[in-house]
Amino acid sequence: MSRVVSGNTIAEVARLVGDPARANMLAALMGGRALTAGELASHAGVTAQTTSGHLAKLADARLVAVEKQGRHRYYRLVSADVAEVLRALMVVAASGPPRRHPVGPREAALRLARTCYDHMAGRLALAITDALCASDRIVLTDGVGMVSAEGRRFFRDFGLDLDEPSTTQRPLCRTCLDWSERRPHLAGRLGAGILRRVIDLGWVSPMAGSRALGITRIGEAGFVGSFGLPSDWRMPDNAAVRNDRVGAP
Amino acid sequence: MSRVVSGNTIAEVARLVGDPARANMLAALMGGRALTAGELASHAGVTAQTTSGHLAKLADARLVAVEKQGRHRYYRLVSADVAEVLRALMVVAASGPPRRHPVGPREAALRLARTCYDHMAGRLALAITDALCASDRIVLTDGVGMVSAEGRRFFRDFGLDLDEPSTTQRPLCRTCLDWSERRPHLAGRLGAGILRRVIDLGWVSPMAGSRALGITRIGEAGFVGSFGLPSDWRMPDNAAVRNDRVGAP
DNA sequence: GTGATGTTTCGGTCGCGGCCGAAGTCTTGG
DNA sequence: CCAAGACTTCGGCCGCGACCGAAACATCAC
Repeated sequence: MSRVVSGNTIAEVARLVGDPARANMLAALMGGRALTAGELASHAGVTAQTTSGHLAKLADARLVAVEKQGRHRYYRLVSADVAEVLRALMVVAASGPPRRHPVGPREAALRLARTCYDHMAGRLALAITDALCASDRIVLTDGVGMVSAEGRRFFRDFGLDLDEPSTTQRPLCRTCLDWSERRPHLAGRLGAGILRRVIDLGWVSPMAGSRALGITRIGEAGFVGSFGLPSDWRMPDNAAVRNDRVGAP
Repeated sequence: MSRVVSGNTIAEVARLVGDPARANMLAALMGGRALTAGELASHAGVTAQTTSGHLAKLADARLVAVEKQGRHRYYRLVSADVAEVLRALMVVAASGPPRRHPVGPREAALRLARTCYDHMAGRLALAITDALCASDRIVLTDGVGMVSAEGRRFFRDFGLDLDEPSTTQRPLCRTCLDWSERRPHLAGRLGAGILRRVIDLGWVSPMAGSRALGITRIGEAGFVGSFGLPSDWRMPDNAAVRNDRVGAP
């Protein structure tokens, strides 16, 4: 309840993320949707009282924002900057020695296509990313990316105008590490726009109670035809093996 | 001393950064140079024993790497990914309500030109970044960037071959928030290369015991002539005012 | 109104971990 | 070979904060 009158230090911010319960809540909020305190409590595995305390701290530090709606309180990440911190932490956390059984979504549906924050992840997202790169519609170098002029035309035809002034500071085109496939997929405003568009088009539909996406339009009149996906895009990508990380230095 | 056998969780990583002493050490290592345990102790303001414990934890979690050299032990950040976490945390930490007196380097020399990690910061760095953008040698959109073909020619003439295969995964061209001016300046491999080159050329010289850079070659045969800086590049940039952050949501 | 549900506040317990003093290991310099 | 310096290990103190039970508060359904 006490107001933070001046900015935080990086230690204060990190300390807040450093508690497992709070980290779980924040990770749950990376899904992009606002969640109620109760939902976050079950994600974190602690009681409602404890959750309430945690959320108050996070709100005090302006990591999450809260919106009252009836007897529910909906919490969401306050900005893309906060999501960026979590994403960077995930990269470092994932960069340790590989676990024996690759951690990540267990269900096949999740591995195939799911949402990640506000964009797509899973094999479909990787196939789209690869196809956009192969056709020079986007250029990814070292994890950052840009959209070519041809790409802008392509996306405009697809129903996304990338030239309209952005209302947010958020990067247009960047990559995000895919949990199940261990390779980067497309994120940023472009990644978010693509997800929004394919939902509007009815090519995918979010499954209730899960981040999985049901794919309803695959062939020539859908993903394969529009993006030029290869026929074997459903296969688990062995590039992940090539990109394997080395162990100890 | 206990070995971490599998990767960390994001909470574990954040928890390590969440201690003020460790955060100070890591922030000090953001300067890019490897520092001894003793130096880190003074940065953190704790005793050598305490520092030793902290560094052991950080090394265990593979956030820092250590190199023995005689009776000194030099510690450095283990990867650009770790630096990215710290940078993202700084952005969030800075995004609170603005402090009454803008936090940032107090000394005029630091505001004018200094090192930041391994590249340049301060008004000079911003002027260079702006000039490179104005001449289409680099293109920055939403915080990520790329070098144009003309830019590659320019940098080759300048003494930087950007086409040589990169030995690291590090992005070639990205931006980094400037603490004193509150605007992004050029970072990434390109930013680091420029700093290295202008030091080699003798245009700037690091000041002992400080991150400040002394500027020794300004005019036509130096920064202004080579990069095409405007004559008023020393003026505090009012773009920072325009980029002001909004307060509460 | 009463009861049910979602959330917060209060009070108290308890364990983790940061901290330092003292002592030990390793390296260098004389 | 000994002393000084850099760093680590050990042991113990102590405080912060995560946690939960109980109760209060808020909102909705009836």
